[in-house]
Amino acid sequence: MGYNFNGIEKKWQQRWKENNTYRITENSEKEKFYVLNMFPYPSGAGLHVGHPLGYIASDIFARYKRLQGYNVLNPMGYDAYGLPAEQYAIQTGQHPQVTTEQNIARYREQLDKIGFSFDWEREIRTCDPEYYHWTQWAFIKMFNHYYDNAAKCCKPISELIEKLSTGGTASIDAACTEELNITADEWNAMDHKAQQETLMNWRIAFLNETMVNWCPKLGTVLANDEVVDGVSERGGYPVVQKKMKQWCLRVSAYAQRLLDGLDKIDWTESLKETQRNWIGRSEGTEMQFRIKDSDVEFTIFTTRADTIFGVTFMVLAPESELVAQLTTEAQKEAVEAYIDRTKKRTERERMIDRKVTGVFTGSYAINPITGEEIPVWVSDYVLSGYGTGAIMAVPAHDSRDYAFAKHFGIEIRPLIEGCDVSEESFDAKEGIMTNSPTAAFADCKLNLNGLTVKEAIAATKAYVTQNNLGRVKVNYRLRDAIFSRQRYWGEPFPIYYKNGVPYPIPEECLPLELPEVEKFLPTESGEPPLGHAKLWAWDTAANCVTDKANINNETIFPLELNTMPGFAGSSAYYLRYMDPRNHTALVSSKADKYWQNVDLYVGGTEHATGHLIYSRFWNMFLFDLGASVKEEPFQKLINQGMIQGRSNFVYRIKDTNTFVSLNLAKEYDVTPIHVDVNIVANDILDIEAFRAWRPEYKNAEFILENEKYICGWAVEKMSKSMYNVVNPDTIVEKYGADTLRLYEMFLGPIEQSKPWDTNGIDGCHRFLRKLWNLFFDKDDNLIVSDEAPTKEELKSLHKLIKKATEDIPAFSYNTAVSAFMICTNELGTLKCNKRAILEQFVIVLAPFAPHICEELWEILGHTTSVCDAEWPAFNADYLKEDTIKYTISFNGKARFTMEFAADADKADIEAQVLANEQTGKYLDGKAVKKMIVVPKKIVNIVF
RNA sequence: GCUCGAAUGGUGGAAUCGGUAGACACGAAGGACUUAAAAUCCUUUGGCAUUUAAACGCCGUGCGGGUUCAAGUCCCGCUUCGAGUACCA
Repeated sequence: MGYNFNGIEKKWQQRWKENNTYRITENSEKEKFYVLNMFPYPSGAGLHVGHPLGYIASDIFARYKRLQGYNVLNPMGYDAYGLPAEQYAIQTGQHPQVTTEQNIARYREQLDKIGFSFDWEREIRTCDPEYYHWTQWAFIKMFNHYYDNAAKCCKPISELIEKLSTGGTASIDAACTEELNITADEWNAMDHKAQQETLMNWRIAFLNETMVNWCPKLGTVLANDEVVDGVSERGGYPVVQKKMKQWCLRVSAYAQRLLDGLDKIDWTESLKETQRNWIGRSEGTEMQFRIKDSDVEFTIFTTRADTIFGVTFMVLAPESELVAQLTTEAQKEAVEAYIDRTKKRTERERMIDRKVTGVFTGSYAINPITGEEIPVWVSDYVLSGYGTGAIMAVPAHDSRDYAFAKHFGIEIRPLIEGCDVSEESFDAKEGIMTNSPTAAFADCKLNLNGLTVKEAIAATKAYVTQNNLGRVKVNYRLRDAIFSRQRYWGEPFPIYYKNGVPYPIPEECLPLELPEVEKFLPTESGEPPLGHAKLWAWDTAANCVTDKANINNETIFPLELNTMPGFAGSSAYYLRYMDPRNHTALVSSKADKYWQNVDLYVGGTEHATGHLIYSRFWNMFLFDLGASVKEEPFQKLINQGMIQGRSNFVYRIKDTNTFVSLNLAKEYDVTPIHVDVNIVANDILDIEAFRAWRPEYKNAEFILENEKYICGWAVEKMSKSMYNVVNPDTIVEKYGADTLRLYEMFLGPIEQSKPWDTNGIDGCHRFLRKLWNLFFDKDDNLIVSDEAPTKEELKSLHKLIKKATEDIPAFSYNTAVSAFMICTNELGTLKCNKRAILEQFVIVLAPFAPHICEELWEILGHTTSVCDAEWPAFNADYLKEDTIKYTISFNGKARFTMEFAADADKADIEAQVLANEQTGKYLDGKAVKKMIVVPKKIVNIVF
């Protein structure tokens, strides 16, 4: 009979469910530990073997921590709102709710077979009104707050209104869309609607007319991180720029805190670097330039204030409002033609085709320091969204300006000693400044000659500030998040519109449930799918949803038709797991205080600039509100690598139905054909299965090598079309969940991407069988004895305990699995069947292979779960040696070995080495210059 | 272009503070057991050369230098691959 994994795994999965083994409460004397996986989007394809990688890794850690005595929260849920379900609904008319629930059921079934220690009573789904209640709640809070720059936290909008009505904008220092200048009198003179519109300038959730990434094919806008290479991340459809009124979140207000927070968390350096680049802090100077013969002034941003004397032209972004103001009558036609042309180009076209283009506005700006007249141009290489949408161009020291100047024949004026700008610009921020004007601009008091670039930047900044020509400014690349999606399957905004002014519905009326619609497509008039909803108006008298037909009534108003994007629901879910059934708060302060934040977060790097930025922002906001006790949600982050597919090929001889084995294929003219990896084992094709796979292969002939058909292979993305998808269920059926768990960990370092390759799985399975055989003889008789273990057995066990105790916290799971194999082999050789040894072995292995360990634990006579056992303490005494073997080297080359007593001191060892006959032989009369005795068992003699 | 990261047998991968490579597993070859197969167990397995045999020897961690008694590991200069980002002024 032996190791019957199928029976064992079913039995224990059932038992865990019945006994609520993984149910966790916060009412514990124990110290907490919070483990979290990025929750999955339940797609229709189900799980493949790559998905559980991170779940297994975190499950091992959770179980390990539990054995160490911690109260471990290890929850799971579903990120259930999303585009694929909606696309599917459009095509088939099936309600996304229905397909999503089917997919979730399938996921759950698959997950259950792998033996995770999830507390399923805490399961959450983002599409559940109970859950999105709190997504909407947070949105209303963001609507009702602004960000106070001086206090570095958010404050209620009512405080801002108070300030505006008493001191105007002069009295506030707050994150805003644009700098406004309003006096208290002006503010107080505004009507209600105008005031509300003005407040959008500061709200953290605000409506704004912005250029957005519009994807016509998907019929929705996309956030910057959802656009890759100018096409949509999902589907790969073209994206164009379009101006639309959208809800936005003022993520940029938190840019500095998002940057600073990175120093306090334990993430990989590369991921932090990715976020730093995404936030893109740059310190520079803003300077005012006046237009010649005009009152118009405009501001530019530069990080190279030192190059002010090298400015030979200015450039405006085509979208800039200044363009119309500055274009002279003579240039009007040319400028308009140019702007028309750039508008038509998509983001993608702009990226592929980087020809230098531009047009002169006809106006001249005055250099504020030298008084020089500088032509102002328009070009699409300047972006409207960054800085001020206008630049001072210094062709000598900026490659883009250089290309522009060369193309249009504009002067290139070098400012750094010895730099050669005849072929390309000198962009480096190093060198000594020269060419500061002296005689030519008599008024100019600034002389940078002889300074380094760094000093020159500082000197210019100081000069500009002192003379009121501009100010020091920090810019961030990080943009505000566009928060509206023209979709059905997402969280509705808790917003209604009265006379065009948005108002949140009262918090006590949440959740505002997603209404039913007849069709999931946009309406004929181009409204989002919610435009189809009949019951989609807000009755402010009754505080409830009502029929749209009643809108003529004075108290009934239309509700927002957009829904929230995918990242809305995933931004604070970790808090909800702490207290998932709370009806009165996102999380009770008691639960929040107990669980604090996530100690270990496991997920893919692909979320570096999306989810991981948004959730940090969202959580910081909740922290400011006092709704979360920690500023950073995820203390430690591990990025599991992707598991790629390993495709197999057969080689068909052209125009025949004959297939030739890999190593003979080069002798023929062959076509490689993908073959289903599930009918290939160790690259050997199951010929009968192949003939049965497809009708056209029924009569296939084969040219074999060594009577086998060897398939070729390649690493590709795991996908249906490559026939390389491996299901965890298949593996579980064939080898068991414990083998799957061990093998996924054994494949390699957790953070590394690697192809799924079943070739090695037998080794892991064999290991479990060997372990089983330590307990039973051939006839299934239990052979465990109560004898005292020998010194050697204890040594083997404690080597394992030491390794596991070190490797698990370091996430070096692959070497930990090796250690189990080594120990099993050693115990097998020693024919060890001692209870004292096996019992501890089982505890240490339990995080990796929980089913077999529960079974063996029970066989050893325990009535409680192995989950509640105590992690064995490592005892170094067992590893102590009586003697230590040293390698004796001469000039670094190892020659022979010698044994010494473990407590021998350095002088002892030296004396004995010198006295040894072999030493004499190798020294051959030469004098010993130096002898190094390394505690790591090496003696090196230098002669 | 810029910023990170990586490169070790036939394969996946080990190697802590620099300590004398290749753990563990797969695959392969040979053997034991068996009527046979499966399963299990044992031996060999980086390369080269040598020997009756054993031991020993030489070369080996992408390439070229350097530091050190000692380098896969540290430093300098390259090559290749991967990831992120990109008119960010």
